[in-house]
Amino acid sequence: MATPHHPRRSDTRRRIQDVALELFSEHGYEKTSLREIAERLDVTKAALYYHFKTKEDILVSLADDLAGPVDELIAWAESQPRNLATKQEMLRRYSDALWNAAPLFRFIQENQATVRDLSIGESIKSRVNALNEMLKEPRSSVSAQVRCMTALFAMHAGMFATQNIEGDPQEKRAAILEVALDLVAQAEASVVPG
Amino acid sequence: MATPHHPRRSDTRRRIQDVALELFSEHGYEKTSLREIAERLDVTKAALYYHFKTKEDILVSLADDLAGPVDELIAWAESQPRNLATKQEMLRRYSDALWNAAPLFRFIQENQATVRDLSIGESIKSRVNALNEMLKEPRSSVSAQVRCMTALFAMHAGMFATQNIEGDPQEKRAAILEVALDLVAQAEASVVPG
Amino acid sequence: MATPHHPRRSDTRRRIQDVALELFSEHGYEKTSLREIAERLDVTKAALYYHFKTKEDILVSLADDLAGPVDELIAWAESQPRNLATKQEMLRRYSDALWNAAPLFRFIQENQATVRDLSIGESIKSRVNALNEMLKEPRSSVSAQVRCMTALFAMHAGMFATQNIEGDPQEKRAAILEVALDLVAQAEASVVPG
Amino acid sequence: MATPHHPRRSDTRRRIQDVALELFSEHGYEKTSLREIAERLDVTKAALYYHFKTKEDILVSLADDLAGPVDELIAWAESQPRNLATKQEMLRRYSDALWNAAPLFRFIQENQATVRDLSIGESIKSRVNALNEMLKEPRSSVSAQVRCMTALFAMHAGMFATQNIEGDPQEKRAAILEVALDLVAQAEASVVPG
DNA sequence: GATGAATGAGGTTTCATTCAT
DNA sequence: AATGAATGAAACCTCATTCAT
Repeated sequence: MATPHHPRRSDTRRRIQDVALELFSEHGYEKTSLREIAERLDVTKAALYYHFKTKEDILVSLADDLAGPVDELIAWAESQPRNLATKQEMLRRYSDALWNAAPLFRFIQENQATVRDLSIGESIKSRVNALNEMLKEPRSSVSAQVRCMTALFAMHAGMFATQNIEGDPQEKRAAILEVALDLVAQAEASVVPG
Repeated sequence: MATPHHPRRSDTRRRIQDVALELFSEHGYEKTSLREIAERLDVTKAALYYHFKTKEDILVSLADDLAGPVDELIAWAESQPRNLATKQEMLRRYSDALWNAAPLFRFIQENQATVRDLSIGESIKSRVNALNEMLKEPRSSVSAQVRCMTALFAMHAGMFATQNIEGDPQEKRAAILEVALDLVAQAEASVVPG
Repeated sequence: MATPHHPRRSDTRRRIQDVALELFSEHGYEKTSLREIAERLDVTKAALYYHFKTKEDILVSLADDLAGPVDELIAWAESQPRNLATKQEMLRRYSDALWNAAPLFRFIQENQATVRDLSIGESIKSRVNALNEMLKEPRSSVSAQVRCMTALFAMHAGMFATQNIEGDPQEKRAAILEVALDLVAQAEASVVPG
Repeated sequence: MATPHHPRRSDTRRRIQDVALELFSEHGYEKTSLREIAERLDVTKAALYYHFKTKEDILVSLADDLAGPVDELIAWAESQPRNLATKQEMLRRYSDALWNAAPLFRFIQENQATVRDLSIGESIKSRVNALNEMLKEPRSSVSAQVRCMTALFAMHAGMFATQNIEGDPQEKRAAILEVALDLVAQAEASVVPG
C-alpha cells in the first residue's frame, strides 16, 4: 500500500503540507518557521514532528508530488522517437505538470539558493537537466541550445511573471506554451540534418 | 599616492561588501550570518555595524551598484524613438549591465523570495517592469508580450543556467543576446502597424 | 495529591515571576537580564520564552497581580456615596492592596521612567488617576487637591522610605495610613458644602 | 578656578549636559545611549569622551548642580536654632532648590533604581536623610515622623504629579509648599515639650 | 495522535568604551 | 577639540529539535 501508517491516513498530514507550502511560497523556506505553521494549524510544533521527521522533510514530501509526473514525462519521452513532434509534446505535458503544482513550483523558482543546499536540490536539477538534454540536439549550435534552454525557462518564468500582461490566465498559459514550442522549433530548424 | 587624502583610509566598507556578496551568493542571504562575514574579514561583528546600519543595509548598498546602470539605461531608452532598433540596443546594454554585476544578479535570481520581502524587492521589480514596458507594444497580442518578457528572462536565466551548454562564456553570452534580440524582433513583427 | 491533575505540573512559570520580581526590584528592570533570571532558576533563557513572549511580558504578568485588587477597590468606591467615610475606607483598602504587593510596588516606584514607556505604564497611571479623582472634590481649592494627591503619594513613599524611622513595620504602616486619612479629612473640611 | 581645562570653557560641555539631561529625563538613564546624545548634538560619541570620562560622569556633573544649593541649605539650617520657623524656612528654600533644578529632579525621582546603584545615589540619599533628620524631632511619635517625611515627599512628588490638577504652576507650587509647611507644623504640635 | 516543557545553538543588534590621528 | 574606526561584552529573541507523557 502507498499509505505506510494507516489505511485511512490522518488528514493532518495533508493539512500540514498545505499550510507549509502556502507559507514557504509566501515568505520563503527559511523565513517560515515551524511555529508559524503550527500556529496557523492550531496544533503544537511537536505535532509536526509526529508527521514529519524534520522541517526539510515537509519540503521533500511536497517535492515528491512534482517529481512523479515529471518522471513519467521523462520516461515517456525516452520511449518515443527523438523528433520535433516528441519534443513539442514534451513541452505540452510539462506545461500540465507545472500548472498542476504551481505553488510548489513558484516556491522552487523563488528559493533556488535554499533549494540548492537541500536534498531536493539535486533531484530537481537532474530532472531539469534531463528535460533539457532531451530537447536539444547534441551537436547543435550554441544558440540552438540556448533556445531550448530558454523554452524551458520561459515556461518556468511564465508561471508567475505575467502579472503585467493583460489577458485571462488560460490565454497567457497558452501563449507561453506557444512561444516555447516556437523556440524549440527554431532550434530544430537550425540543425542541418546529417 | 593614488588616494590623496588618507593614504590608507579604510577600505573595510568595500571589503565587507565584497565578502558579503560572495557569501550571500554562495549560501543565500538568510543562511549567511554576520558572524561569518565578520570572521572571514577578521573583524568583529560590531565593526560591520559601524559601516552598515543593518544586515539588510549591506544588501541595499550592493543593489545600488546595479540600480545605477539600469536607471541610466532606462533613461536613455526613454529619450529614444520607440522602435525595434532602440529595443534591441536596450537589450545589448542590459546585457552589459547584467554581466558587470553578475554575482549580485545571480544572488537576486536565486533569492527572489528573500529579496521580495526586503526593501530592494520593490526597487528591482519596478525596474524590470519598466524595461518590460518599453520592450512590448501596448496593444500587441498576448504572445507578443510573452515573447518580450521571455527575452528579458532568457537573459536573466542565461547568466547561471548555461553550465550544461558547452562553449566559451563570451560565445554563450552572445548566443543568449541573439536569442533575446530575436524574440523581440518576432514580437515586433507580429504587430500590425496602425 | 494536593494537585489533582498533574502531580508536579510545572511551577516554572510562577518561579520565573518570583525570581524576576526579586531581581527587577533589586537592580531595576533594564539592568536585570534574562540571562540572570534564567541562571538563578537553572533553566535556559529559551525556557523563559516558552512561558513568556517577551521580557516585558513577565513584567506585565506581575503587574496584573496588582491591577486586580485595585480595580476591585475602584469598583467598590464607585458604588458608594461620595463622602469622607468612603474616601477613608478607600485609603484603608488601598493600603492593604499595596502591602500585599509590596515588592512589585517598590519596583514600580523606583523604576518610573522605565515603567512609563512600557505597556503597564498607562495602566498604572490610569488607576492612580482614578483613585485621585475619587478622593478630591471637583471644585475644591488647589491646596485641597494637593492634599489628596499627597495622601496617595504618602502611601506610596511610605512603603520604602521609612527606614530611618524607628518603630515596627506595622506601627509605621498604621502611622502612614493615619497621616493619609488626616490629609483627606483636611481637604474635605476646606470644602464649603454647596 | 572652578574650570579645570580652560578659563573660557567650551560650550560643548554644557550642551552635552543639557541634551543628556533632557534625554535622561525623557527616557531614563539606561535607555538613553551615548549615540543618541551624540546624534542630537551632531558630534561623534568620541567627542563626549573628550569632555566626560564615562556616561556616569555626565550624570555626576549634572547632580553637582543640585548638590551645591542643597548643601548650602543644610549648612544654613545647621546654623539656626532648631525650631518650627527654621524648619519652615528650610522647606521654602528647598522648594526653590528643587524648582531651579526641576528636570534633574524629575530624573532622580523617576530613576531611583538606577540612581541607587550609581555613585550619585549615596550622595542624594544622604542629603535627603539630612533634611529629614533636621525636620523631625528625635523622640517624636511615629506619626509625627511620618508627617515630616511626607512633607518632603510631597514636595518631590508635587513637581511632576500635578498635571491633573488645574491651576497655574506657581499657584500649584505654592499650594504644595503650604501643605508641606502644614505637615511639619502638625508634627511639631504633637511633640510635648520636654 | 498529539502536547507541554525545555534545550542548545545561534541570530541580529546595541552599548559603553578606546585610541591613533 | 574632536573624529573615524573598531572592539568586547552582552542584550533580547528565535529556531529546529527532543522527549516523557
